[in-house]
Amino acid sequence: MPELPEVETTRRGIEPHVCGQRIVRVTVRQPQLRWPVPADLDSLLQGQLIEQVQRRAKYLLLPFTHGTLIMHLGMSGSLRIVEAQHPLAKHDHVDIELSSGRVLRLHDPRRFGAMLWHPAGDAMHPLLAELGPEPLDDEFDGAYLFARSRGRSAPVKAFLMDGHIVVGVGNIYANEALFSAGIRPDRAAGKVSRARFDALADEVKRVLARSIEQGGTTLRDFVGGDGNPGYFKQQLLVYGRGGQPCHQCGRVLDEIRLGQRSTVFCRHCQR
DNA sequence: ATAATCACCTGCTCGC
DNA sequence: TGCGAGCAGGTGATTA
Repeated sequence: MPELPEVETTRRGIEPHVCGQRIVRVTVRQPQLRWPVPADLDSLLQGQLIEQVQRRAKYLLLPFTHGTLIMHLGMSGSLRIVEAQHPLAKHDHVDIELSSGRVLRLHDPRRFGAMLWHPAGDAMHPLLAELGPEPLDDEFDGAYLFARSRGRSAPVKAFLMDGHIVVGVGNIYANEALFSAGIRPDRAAGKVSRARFDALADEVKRVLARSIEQGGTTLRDFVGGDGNPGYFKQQLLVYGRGGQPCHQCGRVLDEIRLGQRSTVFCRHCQR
């Protein structure tokens, strides 16, 4: 479910409901997520005041004076604010009860998500330490992509989805940005020109910003923190459209697999 | 260092 | 209608 726009939509959705709240209790029903949820999470968080909800890449962070709660939604996770009496659903793994009486609830069928604790004072958490720049920051641009890609033979799509290069570009938006920039996803990253990387960086920013504005892409049952669906899916140009006509030239879109991820492109419009 | 593959897990769709 | 195969938004770990 969540790509960066969905995570940012979640952050914005829950922020007004959790900021200024104290944590009353944490209940972990299923600790087996991508990594085990710490057994002492309740004692670590009980009574703590939530002051802000941060996002780094696709991680959501709740910073406290004694440490940071790190959350990731994986492939199928969602984080919602519900009323205390809201019925429990299958795969509702963690509840963070707030002083308002409401609950921040983590739901994640596939359990690729994570909820981790990182004590203050230590070095940056290993999961966050090696990450590339945020795609919407100014330091992410064509010059940066060009410099980092020299000599690399991996497909430009894999390069773009590598979190060490830039964070937050998942399969949907990689497909979309490469189409809009006119670059074949299977071209070696090291053979893409500076001018084309300029276009690619611009398209990455544009497609992500536009999707965030519209509340993320609705796939299956994604809902943001406030429970409302996103509205971006209808605007996808290539993702999920293999075999259908290209919106630009009308030819049939190709669908291949690149790094075991579904990859859709137009061999006429993308070179 | 880089590239490619595997792994984690549930649910859904497809073809037989 | 049932059943196995394959695939799904992510990404760390492992292997060459």
